[in-house]
Amino acid sequence: MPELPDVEVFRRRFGRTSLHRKIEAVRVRKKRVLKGTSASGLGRSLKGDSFEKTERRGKHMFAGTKKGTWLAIHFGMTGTVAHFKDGEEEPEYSAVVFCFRDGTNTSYISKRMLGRLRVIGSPDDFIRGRGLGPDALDIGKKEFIRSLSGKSGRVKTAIMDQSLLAGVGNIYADEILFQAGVRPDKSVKKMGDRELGRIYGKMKRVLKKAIEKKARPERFPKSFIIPERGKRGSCPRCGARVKHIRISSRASYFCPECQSK
DNA sequence: AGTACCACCTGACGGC
DNA sequence: TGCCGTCAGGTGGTAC
Repeated sequence: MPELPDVEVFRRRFGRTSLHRKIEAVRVRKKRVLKGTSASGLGRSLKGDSFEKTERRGKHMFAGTKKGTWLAIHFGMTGTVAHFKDGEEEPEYSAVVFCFRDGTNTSYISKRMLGRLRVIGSPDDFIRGRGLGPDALDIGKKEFIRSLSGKSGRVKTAIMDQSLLAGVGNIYADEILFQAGVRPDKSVKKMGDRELGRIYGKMKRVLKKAIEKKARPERFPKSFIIPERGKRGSCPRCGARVKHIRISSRASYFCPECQSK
């Protein structure tokens, strides 16, 4: 699930449910998701403290505490955030549970355990250290064009490159290119500023709309192709059978009629 | 240097 | 029904 819109939804959920509450305990259910810290270390870092703010860069979420500790949370392919009260059942696949003094709890859920949670110095240091590009919702048009133009390789791979811009993943890349009318396997070298600029505009629109719809495909506009991925979907614009190819061993769906440019 | 691909995990689903 | 193979929206490391 978690690309930029999903992570933004998680961040807002975390913000609504998990700030300004004293952390009473941290229960680590899956040690594997911890990176650079241990269960007891994480507990020592957070117990008695409280989360006060959240940030996001691309698909990474950050939570900062009153004492100045920061957590970096990455969701892998199957992560999410859930909130529950004492006495309610802990969500399935909870990897780390933050238990608050007010009787509520927040779970970092990771089914496939491809996500990671770590203690970091600051979001800026972390972002720099990993070479993350600007957030896809913050990047300016000129910067977008500059960083993409001249790249060798295919356009879908390029807009998913987190060092160029952070936040676009496999399915939203497909949606953006569908809205722009560009084949995902088109070579970036064959594209001019004008075409890149169109992709930029569609990217913003798609990501904002997805956030507005809480990243839930069943609520997406009829004009979106995302709900058609998977078996035998048809193009929402022209009705043609959606085509399935692999790009860098990732599933890609597009309309062979509308995306022929 | 820049791209492309596999490994990492577990669960869900389609086909036989 | 049940088993098995395949695939899944993530990234890091490695091999060209």
